[in-house]
Amino acid sequence: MSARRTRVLELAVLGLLYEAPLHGYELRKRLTFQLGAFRAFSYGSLYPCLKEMLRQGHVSQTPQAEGSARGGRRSRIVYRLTDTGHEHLHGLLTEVAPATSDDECFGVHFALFGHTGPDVRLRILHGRRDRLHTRLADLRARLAHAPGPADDYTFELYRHDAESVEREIHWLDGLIAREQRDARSRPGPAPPRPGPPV
Amino acid sequence: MSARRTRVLELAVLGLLYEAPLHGYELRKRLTFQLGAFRAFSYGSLYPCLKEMLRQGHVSQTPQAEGSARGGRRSRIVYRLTDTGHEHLHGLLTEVAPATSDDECFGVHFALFGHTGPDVRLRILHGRRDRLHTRLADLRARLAHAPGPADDYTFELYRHDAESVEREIHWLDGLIAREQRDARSRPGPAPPRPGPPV
DNA sequence: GTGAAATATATCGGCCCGATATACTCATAC
DNA sequence: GTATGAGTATATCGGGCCGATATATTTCAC
Repeated sequence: MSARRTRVLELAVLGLLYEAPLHGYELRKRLTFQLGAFRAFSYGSLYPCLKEMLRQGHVSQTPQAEGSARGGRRSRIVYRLTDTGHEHLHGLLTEVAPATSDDECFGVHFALFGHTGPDVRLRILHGRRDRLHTRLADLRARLAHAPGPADDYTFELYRHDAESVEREIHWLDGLIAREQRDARSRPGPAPPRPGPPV
Repeated sequence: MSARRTRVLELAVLGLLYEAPLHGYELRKRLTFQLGAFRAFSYGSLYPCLKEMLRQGHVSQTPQAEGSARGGRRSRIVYRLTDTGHEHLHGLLTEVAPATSDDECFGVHFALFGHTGPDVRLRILHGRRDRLHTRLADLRARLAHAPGPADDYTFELYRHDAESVEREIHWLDGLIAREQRDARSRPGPAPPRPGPPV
């Protein structure tokens, strides 16, 4: 109770560290590159998040002379996923699915689909599609009893927004169909593939 | 310096109060309805914002027995735009245009286009289009040297995202063309139209 | 060698959200 | 007649995440 709310960043960091141990700077780069597109995930969020995860024992840090093959570029604190962190990641990926309420949150979950089973993927995709349907209905209701024909900018915004939502729903439909097809051909969760340390 | 950063909510509230004096609850409803679509604009933001705007003298409150035509449903604090608030709104609408960096911010600015002149509208539309072009180039770069063909979810996310951005750019192109056409036929800022009090 | 740019960690102020508390009014059901 | 629930209305609290900023070091171009 009262515990942390959404914590997209936590999930994102756990997901990235699951693939390989990383230091903060590289973490931020991958955050921007792999999960970016929407949010920036600034250092102002990242370092406090890492600190908190250290406190909770989900990651461990190695402030070492390791890999000091000359130079070494300052100290370089490398963060590594612990066993509890791994469990926590698994929990977040499976349990938190229905809470995936906002746009950015979906993007991060989606980008981490490689780490999840088909059942979780389908649940998240369905959840997203349901939310978009709700929003589309809402937008259409507004468009229905909106005032002027074309000179109203709010109206125009809604029109474009509704089209975007329609398109994303269509996109999701395709993904869901593909996922269900794949699930029939090979059941069981996809094997995760942790990469080499960096 | 160090002053407040973006303050979309402030702009939104000023814009709504410009049309008519409102109380908090009604303000929130219009915020959700007219500028919603994306963000919720919860009370947790609204009331502190109103308090701050009171402190700065941009709005005045009338905690009255006014309109107590029986019942009256609790006290009802009606907020009204002051002269300084009106000036502030005008300043935000014109000066802040290039700082319109994020999605929600653009949405609010766009929804308030009825209160601005064609020059401001064009600047905001161009700014938005430029930012989307940057983002599109970024997405395409990622798509170019991305790994697998279709089994990569990140890749799929980028593909869909790039399409959405392309579509929005096209949408903006149309709006800009229309705006320029209109600007040629009737120059000068559009006359604002404050409505009756509520 | 000097300056720009990339690498790297860290903090601070602050916007805004979501949850929550409170209280009053009205309709409908029981 | 009274419980129940929904709508109206104001307000606070904790906290996630952002953007700006500070600070060092290294590397490369010129």
